Amino acid sequence: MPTEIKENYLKALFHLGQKCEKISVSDLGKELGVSKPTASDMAKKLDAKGWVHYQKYKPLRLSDEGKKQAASIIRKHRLSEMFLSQIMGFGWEAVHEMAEELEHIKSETFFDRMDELLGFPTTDPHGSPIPDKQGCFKDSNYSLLSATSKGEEVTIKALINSSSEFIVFLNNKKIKLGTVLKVLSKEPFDQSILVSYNGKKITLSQSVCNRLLVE
Amino acid sequence: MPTEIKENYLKALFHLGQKCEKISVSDLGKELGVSKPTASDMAKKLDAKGWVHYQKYKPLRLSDEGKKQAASIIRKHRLSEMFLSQIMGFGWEAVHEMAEELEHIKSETFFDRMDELLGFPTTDPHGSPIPDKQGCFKDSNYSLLSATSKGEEVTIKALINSSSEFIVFLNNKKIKLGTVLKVLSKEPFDQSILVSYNGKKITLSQSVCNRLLVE
DNA sequence: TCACAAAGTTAGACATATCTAACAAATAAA
DNA sequence: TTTATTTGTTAGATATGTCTAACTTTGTGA
Ligand SMILES: [Mn+2]
Ligand SMILES: [Mn+2]
Ligand SMILES: [Mn+2]
Ligand SMILES: [Mn+2]
Repeated sequence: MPTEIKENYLKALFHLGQKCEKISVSDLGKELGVSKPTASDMAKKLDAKGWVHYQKYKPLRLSDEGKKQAASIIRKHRLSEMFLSQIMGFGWEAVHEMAEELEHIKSETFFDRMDELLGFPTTDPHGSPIPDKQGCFKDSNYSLLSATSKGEEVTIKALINSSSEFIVFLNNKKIKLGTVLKVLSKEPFDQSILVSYNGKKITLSQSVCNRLLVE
Repeated sequence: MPTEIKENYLKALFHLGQKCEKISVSDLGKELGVSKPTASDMAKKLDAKGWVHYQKYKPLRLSDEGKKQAASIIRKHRLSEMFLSQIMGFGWEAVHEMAEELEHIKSETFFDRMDELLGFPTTDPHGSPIPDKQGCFKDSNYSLLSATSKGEEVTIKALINSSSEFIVFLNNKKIKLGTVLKVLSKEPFDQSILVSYNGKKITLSQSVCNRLLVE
């Protein structure tokens, strides 16, 4: 079983692997706020444990066992977020940080009970899928708001980034999962998008549109 | 803020200090399953942090700050136990082990919310008091079942030891907090006690009577 | 193709938490 | 009051996770 620190590395590797096929040591270091030698050393240790395929100067790759470990941690993370939100009444902007800690609890029954009390949810409060106990993700094919064209009407389904700063921004704009947006126009200069919803009409910057998944 | 490991030492020191005024390095080691040099070294480190008063060859003593830290961890532990039992539906024999992990969660709001959802409880599922946020324990003056005399009628108020093995024993005997026992007789040879409750009549060994607090 | 910047690795150090073996102090027994 | 036992400390080692400084590869741009 990985230590808490190794769990964070495995999770980071999994997330980086989603964004981009080739995971660099530098990116891993950046993601976790550690130096390159630290990330490199850890990659070797994870290889020794059989969770990573490490070769000098080559991109990092999670092994199948590593992916399973990562999925288990992500499952705990997302169940925790759902539990904090649905059972304990925390706002969706507050749950990620607490889940960063709860995901490391070893007790399996603790999370099994959460799952049960929540009625076996399939997504977390930010719309991300909760993998099953075997580590399988049911991948939804949502697209980025930034990839939609003028005239489309889309529903917000998930967030790419669950930082509380971003969610507080959405709260201020009264945007949540399920909000239906009409794309009125797209500014060619900075890729910002003018949308209407709930009778409001506002401009969303590219940085915002790149963080919203819609259908 | 103490590391998770130091938190366990502080909690152990607090508990040992309740049982007995003089805390020895050996007892600390035994409590945590570490060697004497390890316990001794850690005592020095805790002294350096201002949480313990350490003097060579003298009994260990928690400082006021150390007591406050310990109380905070015990508060988190007992709130967790109450939450696991009342909100998540776990049996009182299962909660201690999970609380050993949950007590190290840093987020204060997590525990504040537990407290609120539970209606600000004052005891945990084993009858032990939950200290307030200032670290004050409201000490109840219960006595050991082993200290009662023939003919007395007492109510079970708390357990000295919350190991799941002991609680499973109590479950099998249908003994819980609130159960009223009548002390029928005391065996002088082995200090076992014959009690009656709920129409049953059984003998409780000294080891059991030393673990039950009654009023 | 060669030079240079970016990315990655090695070397050496430090902090934390642990151990065993050996020694010293305190306490209990003779 | 010696001796013996228990208790506690030192010394030296190991494992984990981190750093900076220096060096080596890799890949790009001239
Ligand atoms: Mn999250
Ligand atoms: Mn984490
Ligand atoms: Mn407990
Ligand atoms: Mn603990």
